[in-house]
Amino acid sequence: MIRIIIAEDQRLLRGAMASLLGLEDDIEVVGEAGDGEEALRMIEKLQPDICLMDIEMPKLSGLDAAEKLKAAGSACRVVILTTFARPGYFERGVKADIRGYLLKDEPVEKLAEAIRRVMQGHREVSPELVFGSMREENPLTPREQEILRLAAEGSSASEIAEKLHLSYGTVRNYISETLGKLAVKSRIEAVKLAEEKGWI
Amino acid sequence: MIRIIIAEDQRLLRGAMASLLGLEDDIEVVGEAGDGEEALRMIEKLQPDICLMDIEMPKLSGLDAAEKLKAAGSACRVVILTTFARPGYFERGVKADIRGYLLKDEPVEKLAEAIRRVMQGHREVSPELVFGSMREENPLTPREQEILRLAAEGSSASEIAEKLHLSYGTVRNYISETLGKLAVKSRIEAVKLAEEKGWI
DNA sequence: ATTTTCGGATGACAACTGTCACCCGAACGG
DNA sequence: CCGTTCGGGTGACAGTTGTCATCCGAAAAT
Repeated sequence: MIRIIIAEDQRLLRGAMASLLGLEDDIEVVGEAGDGEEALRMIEKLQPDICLMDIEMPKLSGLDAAEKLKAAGSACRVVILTTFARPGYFERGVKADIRGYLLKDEPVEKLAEAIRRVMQGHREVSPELVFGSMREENPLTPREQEILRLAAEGSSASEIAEKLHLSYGTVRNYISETLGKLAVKSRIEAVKLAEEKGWI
Repeated sequence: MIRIIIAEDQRLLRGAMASLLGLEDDIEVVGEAGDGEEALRMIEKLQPDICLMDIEMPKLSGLDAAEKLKAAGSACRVVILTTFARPGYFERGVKADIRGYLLKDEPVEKLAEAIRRVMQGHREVSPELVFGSMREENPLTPREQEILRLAAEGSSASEIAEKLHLSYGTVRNYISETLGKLAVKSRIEAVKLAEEKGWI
């Protein structure tokens, strides 16, 4: 019997998956979590074989949770299940030793199958990830990302400078660099693009 | 037997709902669509009693589809099923005569029940919509929305002016007005806020 | 028939943004 | 020890934003 936990904030999807997987006779859904923290608590208590984990969840993202599990040396295998095929996410997941990265665009039938294969020691990845935009690496340095992130929240150059203890001019240089790298003409476009690609 | 169609772009959720609803013995899932256009074609051909419709879908949004159905005088009852409790969406849905507006945050059990109640002539709305942010009306005029939408895509004032056949100065006046109404200090913040609230 | 209202336009000003060329010092690699 | 790279900083310039006061003409309202 494969014991799994489902961490997903959309109750509808979570419930639906739990019901369906529960119908499989080699799989048992032992717990459902609505956010990352709850998932961690549950994994520790119930020691499931696999945790099906969404990324964008309240309190603690699925990737954060996976990283904490790795750090704690948990035996629970994490399978990320998300809408977003963002290369940044995938890469981070790989570093956190996840065993699978599935997209919510996959047909349901594949889900149980993927879980079984992960139990056998395989790694499961949605094909879109393997080919696809995948190899679009993040061209931004950490600093540039940090600055663009603040700009995305609506901070002006001088506000960013203050928050980061940099000079006004330096911040503007970074933004200028960033615009060049992303080949766009304004912060707004840069923010859109970077958010879409998962670069910030 | 209640005949329904599910229009939802996330294959996983679509499949899961179809399987679960199919288990109910008074409900029959007669079709599944992955975008708005497909949903319309299917509804016309299969004449289902109810269409469970996501909003954000490729090609044609669920709201657009609902409006077209209303215009065509279709007998198919539309139930919106979405992540977003945006007042603007809800309002638009009501105008398109939808019979229900459910959030994906609802537990699965409610789904079949809501469908039955809609068949009996009731209207089903997630409680969050009734109270909640609901009463935050869109403070922006159509023109202001149009302009903010373009700004959101990264257009500069002069580009917007060109596209809308307005003068440069007028566009800036509109944006200034908008910033005032939304009580923010820059386009970026305005865009974030307006998108979040569903005002553009 | 005269106000209001409203969409649109101007012009001017201050502040902010984006670009560029160039400077500085610390940290390597040779 | 020297050169290069790299994070950070300056200053200057042109262009874009955001703000205001003000203006015009066409609908509505009274």
